[in-house]
This record gives sequence, structure tokens and C-alpha cells, in this order.
Amino acid sequence: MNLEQYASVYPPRSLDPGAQVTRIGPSPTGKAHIGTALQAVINRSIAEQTGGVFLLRVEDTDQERLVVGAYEDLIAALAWMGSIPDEGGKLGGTYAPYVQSQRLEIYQAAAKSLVEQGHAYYCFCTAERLKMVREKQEALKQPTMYDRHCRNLAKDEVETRLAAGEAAVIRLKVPDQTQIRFNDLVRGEIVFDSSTIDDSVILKTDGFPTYHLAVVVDDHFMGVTTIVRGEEWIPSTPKHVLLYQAFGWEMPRVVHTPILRDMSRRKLSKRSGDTSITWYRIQGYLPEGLRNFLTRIIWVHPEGKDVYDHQDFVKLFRPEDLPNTGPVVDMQLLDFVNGQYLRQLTTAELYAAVVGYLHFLIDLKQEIAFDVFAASGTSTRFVYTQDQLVQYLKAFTKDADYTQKVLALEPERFKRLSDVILNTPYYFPALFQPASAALLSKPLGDPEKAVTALKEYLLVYAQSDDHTAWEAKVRELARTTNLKDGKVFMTIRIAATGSEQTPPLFEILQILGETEVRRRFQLAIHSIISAVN
RNA sequence: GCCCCCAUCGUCUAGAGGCCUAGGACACCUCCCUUUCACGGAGGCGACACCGGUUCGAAUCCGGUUGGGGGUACCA
Repeated sequence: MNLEQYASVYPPRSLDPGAQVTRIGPSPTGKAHIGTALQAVINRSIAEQTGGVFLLRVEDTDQERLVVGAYEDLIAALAWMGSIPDEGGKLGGTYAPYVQSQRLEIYQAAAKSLVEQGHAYYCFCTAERLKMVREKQEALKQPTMYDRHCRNLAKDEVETRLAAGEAAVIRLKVPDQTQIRFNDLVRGEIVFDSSTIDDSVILKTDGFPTYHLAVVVDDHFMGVTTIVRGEEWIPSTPKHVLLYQAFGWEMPRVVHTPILRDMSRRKLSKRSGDTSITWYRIQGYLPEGLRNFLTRIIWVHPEGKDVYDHQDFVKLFRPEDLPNTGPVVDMQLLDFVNGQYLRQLTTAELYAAVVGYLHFLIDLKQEIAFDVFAASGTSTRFVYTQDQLVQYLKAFTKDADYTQKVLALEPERFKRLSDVILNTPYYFPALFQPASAALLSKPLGDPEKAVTALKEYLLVYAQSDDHTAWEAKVRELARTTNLKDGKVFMTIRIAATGSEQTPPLFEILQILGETEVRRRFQLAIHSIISAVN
């Protein structure tokens, strides 16, 4: 088929006026990136808002960089985020296939037609020659560009060499001495001088297109009307403009989103492990929380809210509202936003979320590291083995009613699902780790006093006491033993939980129940005594 | 080297010539609440990168400098 014939295979869409067709075009070369998640949310929202279509196109034109499972990882990540495309990928659709490696004939036809019309040319330069040219230019501190060696080859020569089977690429013939301009929805008009634009390869020797050709051809035939993509594409947009002009096609609206940065303002790096969507899921962020955070750093809610219904974003977001500076992925803000979502869950929902989360972690079949973020960009890492997680899940699900009582205690102390795992083991008898004698003795500053307090407490302790009676007893105990009541409370806390930081004591003792409370106090007393002797 | 984008508190930003002694949120600090932590409440710290213009008047407009980011592949 020639290019004209493809136009009838892929007829224009019949959508309402104003409906926008958007897309993401990830290349399956690794784990799904958080930046891709942002692009997906934005593109999905624009399509939704205008009654258009959001499509997914797999841009796998670099055969050497393909990674097995990358596509599946992406789909799983998008599904988790709730940013599922309307068409595309392996979902199919009217404009299928949506996988570039399956559309080679179209690109080849397109490239050929460009050559015929004088907008592109065959190039036989070898990699070695190209390398030499580049090195020479670098040494001379000149711009590194193709020297157009094959640009004016005679037609006969080209045909002869092609017929002889010589390897060739097709390059874009960039016109001389013109200005190439396009309008970026947030940046306004951007102008490039054609002399700064390379005669880039658009069709490789292996018959695959490069990004530039493929993206223009696909966006055109798939009826894409608005392109939202990363800022890193701005420098190559003029090439796309040239291609649209050469084909005589209308250029879609285009806007570039800034690149996500880390706290040191660098491009979000893989080194810290925080670039993959899965990493955020592992850390215990809720998809809604992550999504809200992502939209929050590139958009301002009209009421200045940090946390808002996603529909607000879908309804009110305008591409031209995008910032032009690269936002920093601030984990503390993420924690805050996510915490707000976690609080909105009912106890039953939180319970279900944690169970699902634990299954997800266990299915990963690897050690899990939770990074807890503190001020000044520092973080502490807690590593769990698969076995530890399995043990935790077992304890957590042993008695759902009991666990929900635990979760109901103070849900506002959790910012991420992982906080539940980190902070609740002591509620479960199977996981309880008694405190050391040193820790138990710490509040009162003396092992003997600690033992006295604990023994006295066991004497007065009655599970049936209400909060007032219980508190009165402890204070009375402190008075008669001549100990500070705050310290006594803390000693009890440590004996009962092994931790210095817990929700209110009385509620914990209620949940634990008499048998377990007595067991833990005995344990504590013995621990101190045997440490002293 | 060359090309492009950008520049308000630590971070995300509000601000589209006078409403700005620059507002909000996160973070941080202090105090209150309190048996610890968390939550909540009340305060606090904290920014228009710099230099020139334009203007009666500039965070807002223009130019330059500096700084940051991106691109410069038969990668996307």
C-alpha cells in the first residue's frame, strides 16, 4: 500500500467538536517510570474532560533495548493507577495495531513517499564514517551534525547502490535557511533556525523507523489531536514540524510537561530507586494518593487545596495551566497527601487495603525495603524478608475483628500502608518482642523501681476498669510508691508494647486483654530481674 | 562546543504594572492539649537570582548576566 491508501484504512475519527485524542507512547525498555504515570494521568484527564480518547501506543522501534516484561509492568502500573487507556497496546482498537513494530510497512511507505517528493534522501554512510565526522566536529568544537554527505547523491547512483543491496538509511532533508516554529501551549511560540537541525535518520537500515517518523505518522493516522509529552522532546519537535509539513498534514496541538526532579533538583534518578511506579506501590502509597500528589505538583487547585477529588482535576485542568519549571518530587508532601487519603478509609477498608498490600509484597518474592523520609531529605530504610512479611500477614489476618480494633485506635498515625506494618507488630502476641531490661528501666532510671512499679501495677490491674478508674489507680500507685506518674505510665507502656511510642495506653491494654497483659508484665519483670542478677 | 527551555520561601506554588511591608500548603521550629507518639489548636522562621532599562510606579514588561534543566544517536 502507498501512503494515500493508508488514509482510507485509517479514516478520521468522528468525535464531537472539541473532543481531544491524546496518547502516551512509552517504550518498553524497563520498569514503568513515574514520569509515564504523570503523562498518563494528564492525557487520560484531557481525553475524559473533552469526551475524547486516550490511547496507548507501544513505541518499540529500538529492538536492541527491548526488555521482556516491560509492557506487562506498564499495564499493571497503569491499572493500579487507574489510568487505563481507551484503546491501544494489546487492547486493540479501530486504528490497530498500536504497536510500532507491527506497523513497519506504514513507516516504510511514508519514508519512501518523502524521498519521492524530495523531503528525504537515502544515506549510505557507515557507522565508522559517522563517528569520524562527529569526532572531528567535536575536536573543532563545532556542532555535531551529519555532514550531509549523501544529501545530493545522483538518483542513478542511489538506485544502483540500493539494487546492489548496500545498507542505507533514510534521512530527513532539512531545508536551508528557514525558521521552524511551533506553538507550545504553555511556552508560546518556539523558534528554531533550520541550520541547527540535523538531517536525522527517519528510517534505519533494519527497516524500523526512528521515533520522529513513527510518532508523526502514528499521531496522524490515529487521529491524535493533543500531544502532551515530556520537555525533553522540545528540541526534536522542529523535526516533527518539518515532517508534518512534508506530508501536508495538520500538526496536533502540543504541550510539554516539565521533567520531574529529585530534592537536589536533578532529573529523578534511578539510583535512589524512586523512579518506578512499582517502587511507590511497594512503599505503601495508595494509587489515589500518588495520583493526587502527581497532579498536585503540576497543577494548582482553584481553591488552593492540596487534597482534592480527582474529578476536580479532570474537570478543571487545562493543558495551558502546566508549569514550565520542573517540579521536585518531595516525599514529605507525598506522605502528607497520601496520609490524607489513608485517613479517609474506614477501618474495614484500611484492613482490606493492608491485606491486599501484603499479598502484593509477598508475591514480589523478594526482600522489601521501606524508606521512611524525614526532614532534610534523609531517609531510614527498613528491610523485611519474605518470611517476616508472611509471618506478619498471618498474625494480621488471624482475627480480623481484633486487627480492626487495632487499626481503629489511631488511623491518623499512618501515612502509608507500610506504616501499619512498621508500627503494629506488638499488638499481635505472635509478633510481640519484649523490651530489653535497659529500656524497661529507662523511664524510672532504676531497675528496682521499674520492677516495683510493674509488680504494684499487676496488683491493682483489673481489665474491667474503665478509663477513669484505671488512670486513678495508676496515679495512686505512683503516689504511694513515690514515683513520678509520667514515668510509671511510660514503664507500663514499654512493658505492654516494647515501644516508647504508642497510641493511648488504656486502649491498648483493653485490646490486648487480661491474659496477654499479665503475660507481658511477667515477662518484663523477669527480664529486668535476670538482667540485674 | 552548539541549540532549546526555565528562574517567587527548603519544596509545590498564588501573583497576569499599583490590592504585595509578596498570600497559601508541605516541611521545619516554638507553645498549647497530653501518660509517650500521632492528631488537633495558636504562633514563628522563610523567597521575588543579579544588573540595566521602560514606567509616576515592576515580582509582574524588555535586554543582558548568572544559575539550573533538557537536547545534541541508525535511543526513545
